[in-house]
Amino acid sequence: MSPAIALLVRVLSRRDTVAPEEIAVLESLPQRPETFARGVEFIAEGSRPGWSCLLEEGLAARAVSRANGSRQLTALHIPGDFVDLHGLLLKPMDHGVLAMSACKVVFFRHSDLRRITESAPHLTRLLWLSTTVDAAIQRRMTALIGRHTPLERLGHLLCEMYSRMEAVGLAADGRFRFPITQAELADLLGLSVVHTNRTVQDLRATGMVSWAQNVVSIEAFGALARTVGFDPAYLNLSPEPR
Amino acid sequence: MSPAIALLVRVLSRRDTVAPEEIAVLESLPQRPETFARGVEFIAEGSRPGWSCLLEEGLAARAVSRANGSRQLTALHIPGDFVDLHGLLLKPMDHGVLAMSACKVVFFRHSDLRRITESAPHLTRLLWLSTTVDAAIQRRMTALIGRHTPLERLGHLLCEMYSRMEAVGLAADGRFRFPITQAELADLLGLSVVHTNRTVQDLRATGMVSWAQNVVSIEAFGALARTVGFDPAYLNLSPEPR
DNA sequence: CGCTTTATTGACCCGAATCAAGTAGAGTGG
DNA sequence: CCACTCTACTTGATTCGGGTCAATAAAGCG
Repeated sequence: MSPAIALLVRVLSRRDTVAPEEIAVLESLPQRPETFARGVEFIAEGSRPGWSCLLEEGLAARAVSRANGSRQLTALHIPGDFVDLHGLLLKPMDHGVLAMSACKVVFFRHSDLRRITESAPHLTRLLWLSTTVDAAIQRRMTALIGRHTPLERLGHLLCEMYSRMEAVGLAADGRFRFPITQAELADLLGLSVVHTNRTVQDLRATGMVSWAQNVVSIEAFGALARTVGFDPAYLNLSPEPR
Repeated sequence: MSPAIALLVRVLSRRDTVAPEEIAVLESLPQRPETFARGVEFIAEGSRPGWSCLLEEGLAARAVSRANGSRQLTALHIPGDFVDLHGLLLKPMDHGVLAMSACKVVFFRHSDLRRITESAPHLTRLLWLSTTVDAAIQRRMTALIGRHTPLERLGHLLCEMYSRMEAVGLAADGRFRFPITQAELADLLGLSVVHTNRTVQDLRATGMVSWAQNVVSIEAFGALARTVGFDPAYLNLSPEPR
C-alpha cells in the first residue's frame, strides 16, 4: 500500500471499519506525488484546484490573508490529513495551504474522487466524516481563541496535536516532532510573538511540557488536559458505524 | 413543497442545479416537525442524536460549553440551514444547538439521510457541500476573532448574516430581522457585553448601519464590506457543477 | 404598573500588544 | 576557522485596548 493511503486508512480505521474493497478503491486512484519546501503556499487562496491532496510527510497549515497583508493561520495539518478534500466541492478555495516544514503530498484528481461518491457510499461517508471532524476542530479553535487564556490555547493545541499524531503513529510517550516557529504559533493562537514566547515559557514552568529542538514532550498529559479542558471526543477517534 | 424543504432547495439552488428528482427525494423524507422556545438547547452537547434538523423559522446558535460554566457561541444558523447535518457522521455531538428566538425546526431520520448517500450521489455532494460551507464560515469566524478589531468582527458578521439571509429571501434592501441580544452577540464575538455595546454604538456612529428593535439595516453595504474586509466568496452562493 | 431583562454609561485596572534591544544558533563564504 | 548574516528566541519598558465593576436608563412583559 502506498504510504499516503496507508496513513489515511489508519485514521479512517480509528473511526469505523474500512472494508478491503474500500481500501482497494483508494489504492486504485491515480496519484500525483509532489514535495514542497518549507514556506511554500502549495494551494493558493482563491484558486480552483482540480485536485485534492493528502499529506504524507511534514506539517502544513491553512491560512487566510487579510487586506493589510497579515495572515491568520486557522488550522494545522499532519500526515494522514486530506488537507483540501473540501476543495472537491468548495470553489473557489476560501484559504491557502502552506508548508510549515518540507512536505510530501499526494494529489488525487477530483474527477476520481467524485467517482467514489457515485459508487462507494460508505467510503464517501468516511471521507465526508473527515471534513466534518475538520470542522469540529475548527470549531474548537474558534472557542479557544475567543474565550480562553493564552496558556489554555497553547496547552489545548498541544494536547490536540499529540492526540492526532498519536492516531497516525507519529507520537508516543507524550513526545512528537513539532517543527513550528513561535511566530507561526502566534499566528495560529491569535497572539503576538512576544506573548507567545512568554506563554511557552509559562507552560514550561508548569513542568507539564518540555519543548526543545522542535520536539514537544508532554510530561503529564492527564494533568495538562485537565488544566486546559482538553477532551478528545471531538476528534472522533472511536470506531462507530458511520 | 414543505416550507423547510423549499428553503433548503432555495439555498442549494444557489450553489448548483437541483434536479426535480432530487427535490422529490428530499420531499419524500419523513419529517418530524418541532418548535422550541427561545433559550432552549434543543440539541445537547455530547448527545448522539438519530436525527438531524433543518431550521425553518427563527435564529439558532451552536454553543460549546466550558469547564467554568461559561459558554461560547461558535456559529449562528438561519432558516434553510441544515443545522446539525454533520450529526449524521459525527458522534457524539461536539457542541449544543440552542434557540436564540422561537424556532420551528424539522427533523429527518439519519437512516433516511444515509439512504440518500446510497442512492443519490449528486444530492449527497450538495449536502456534503452544505457542511463544508459551514466549515468555511467557521474558518472565517476563527480568523475574525483571532486578528480583527471588534468593529471588524461585528461589521463582518452583519455582512455575512445579510448575505446568507438574502440567499433565502429573508433580507432585502440591506434590512433583516436579527433577534439577538448584545450579551449573545458578545458570546459570539468573544467580547465582553460592555465592549460589545460600545462597538455597536461605534458602528452606528459610522452611519453605515442602523439597528433597532431587532431589525438591522445596512445603509451602505459596499462601504461596510470594504471597511471590514467582507468578501462573500466563501459562502459559495454561485452555481457551479459540484 | 411593578418587575425583569436588556441597553447604556462611567471609572478603574489589567493582560497583552507594541516597541526596542539583546542573545543564541545555524549556515555561508572568505 | 572565523567573521558575517540571517533567523529564531528571549527580555524589559511602555502603552493601550478591552475587561471588570458598578450604577442607571429603558424596554418588554406578566
